[in-house]
Amino acid sequence: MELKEARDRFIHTWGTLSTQWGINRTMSQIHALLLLSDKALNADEIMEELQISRGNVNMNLRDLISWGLIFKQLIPGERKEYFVAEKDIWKVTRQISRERRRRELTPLLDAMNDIRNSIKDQEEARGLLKIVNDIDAVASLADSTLELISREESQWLVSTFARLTQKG
Amino acid sequence: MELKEARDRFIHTWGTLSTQWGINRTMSQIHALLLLSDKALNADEIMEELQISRGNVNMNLRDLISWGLIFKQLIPGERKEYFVAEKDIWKVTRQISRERRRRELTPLLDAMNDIRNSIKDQEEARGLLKIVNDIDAVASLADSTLELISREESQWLVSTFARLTQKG
DNA sequence: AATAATTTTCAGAATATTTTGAAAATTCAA
DNA sequence: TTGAATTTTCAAAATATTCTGAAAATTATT
Repeated sequence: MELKEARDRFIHTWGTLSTQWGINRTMSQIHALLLLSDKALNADEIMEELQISRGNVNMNLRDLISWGLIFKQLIPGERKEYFVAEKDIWKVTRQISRERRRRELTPLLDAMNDIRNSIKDQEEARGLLKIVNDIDAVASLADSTLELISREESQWLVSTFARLTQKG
Repeated sequence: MELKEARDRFIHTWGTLSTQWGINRTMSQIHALLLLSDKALNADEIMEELQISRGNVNMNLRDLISWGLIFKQLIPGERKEYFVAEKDIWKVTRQISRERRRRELTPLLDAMNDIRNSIKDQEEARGLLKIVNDIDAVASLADSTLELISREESQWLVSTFARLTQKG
């Protein structure tokens, strides 16, 4: 396979898989492109490479920045804004953990709490209360796990955990 | 809050949050409804409760079955098919882990492998190879973790892990 | 068999999401 | 300042996803 072809395949795969996780395809493709690029790219270069509009590029660059996955890089003498991706995949993983925790788990835990509070004294709400508590427990576990992953020093623990999973 | 109102809120919350994980809203709502119900429900009851069409109900019941989250229950003397959800949330979690692993991680790992094989001898593909390997490592870790969670005996280990995350 | 009940399918409708592209806003240089 | 370069915004278009509902298929009953 040609190098170019392999790069395109990588970008394409990344874009496709991401939609299953509820992440915008273009956002993932831009991310993949920047991950592969050893120099910073500007909006025009991204438009050209991925064949998408300026508005689309701009919007998704903003999103990627808000996820903490890419950064603006100002190049001396250049007027345009350039963007680079965080290349350390462990940092990327931690950052995604952090954001998904904040954006998804915290709201879920809050919602479960609200419901629990609203029914806690009602005898006839036993069934609902049990499910809410169970889901709260699983979500709390997921939350703790992501919190752990998102810590600076987590990598050794994560790999320890991984090793644990290899055997029985 | 009324019990009915709390139940509806639960169903609604579950439906909303699920879309962020790339899961169909209606599918999640049906799941939530069945989680809350202590008796098996048939298609008409689900249509009525969630105010959705027969086709929609049918399709999403199939999907939930394919995810292993609900089961058909035949009631003696009844012509209609009834459905019950697996109520043990740990089992549910394990089942979801199993399926996401199969549907999402395995394809990603395969794709990374294909790309790696296609470029492994090319000196000029160093950068791409590094990213592919890094992503493969993270995906493998996620894969192992889900594999662990999906095991029958995993619960104690999962809680141990959770406890680890509480402290430093 | 014929009929009635139930489930499944799937084309078209409805809805939601993403993308475009051009106008508006902003930023920088002269 | 003015104006050119660049970025941002956002209404409308394009696309993707979900949902409906009625017809077709299947299953059970008489």
